[in-house]
Amino acid sequence: MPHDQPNIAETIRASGRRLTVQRAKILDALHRLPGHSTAEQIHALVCQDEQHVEMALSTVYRNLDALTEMGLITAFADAGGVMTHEWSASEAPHHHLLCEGCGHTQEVELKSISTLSDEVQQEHGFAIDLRHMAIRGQCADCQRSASKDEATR
Amino acid sequence: MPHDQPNIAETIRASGRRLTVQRAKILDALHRLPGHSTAEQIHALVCQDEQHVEMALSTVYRNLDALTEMGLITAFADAGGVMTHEWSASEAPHHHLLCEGCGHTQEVELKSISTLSDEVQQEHGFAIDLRHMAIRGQCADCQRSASKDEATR
DNA sequence: CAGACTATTGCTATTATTTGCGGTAACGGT
DNA sequence: ACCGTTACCGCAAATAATAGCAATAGTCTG
Repeated sequence: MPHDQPNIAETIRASGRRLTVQRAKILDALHRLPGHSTAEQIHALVCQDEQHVEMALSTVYRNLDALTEMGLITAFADAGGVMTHEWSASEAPHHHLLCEGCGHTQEVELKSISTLSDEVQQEHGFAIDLRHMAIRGQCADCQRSASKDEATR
Repeated sequence: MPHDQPNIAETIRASGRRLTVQRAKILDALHRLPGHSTAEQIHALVCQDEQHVEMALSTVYRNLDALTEMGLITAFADAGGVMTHEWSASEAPHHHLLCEGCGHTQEVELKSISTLSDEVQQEHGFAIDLRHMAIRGQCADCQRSASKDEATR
């Protein structure tokens, strides 16, 4: 059932942009794809669709940028540095913990982010973009194997 | 006066790596370049040096990776997404505020980072890599012009 | 100091993403 | 329904960064 939320179309138009066939297809793909997806994955899904619309990859990239700018979707680089995107209207605000050891991404809600955000705003007049906040480090498993490595050597 | 801290050479060797001519040149370049620099800038500086050593750009990238892994230098993506590097033994720990509006990078010290770090460690067993912590958002100026834009439209 | 072991280099090819450009088609007004 | 404006598209070329491979050169041992 191809039924569009009318508010999305309006949001797009309100920003002086146009709702093109390609943009709609990309939105639809993002809607259906679970979790984070790359430009390539979205492109693949759109192309192998029933009425395949044959779309340039650059169009996907440009649209992901535009949709991110509008705040409809969220983007961040995964542990390998590849950009991934997700539908942002989805439920609770969450942040991403990216393990640089194993590449795993974990979604969590962090209370102290707001403390940090307040400090940065008050001390430096800087507004953190909380939606795009990805935190890099080491997950529990990788911390263990890292310290074991050290001992072994 | 080309005099090397001996401890750096040892640090490199201790990690099972070798102190090659190229690596030394790159370290020297990082040493001399002020603030954050890109692989390209480092490469340029090394090449146009007196005794120019002609080095492949890929060598610079690989070495920056290696040095980062050893903790001798710090890497993060600037507002345009280009990786930049800086000598990390330099004084106080600091974090980076990247404005997505104007691209400006600001270095600050943040007290509440440790609160965040503790929460993440305790709740999720995840160790934040504080050295690589770059925070994206909007600087004071760009917040102002953003809200003005909205009003104008 | 010679010899072996292997990390590292330069080269080239590949991946991920961006950009410039001429043509196309949304959308708002008539 | 028709028109004009201009955002957007597809294509092809540019950029930033990574990976594979054979040749080279640090480093450690005897």
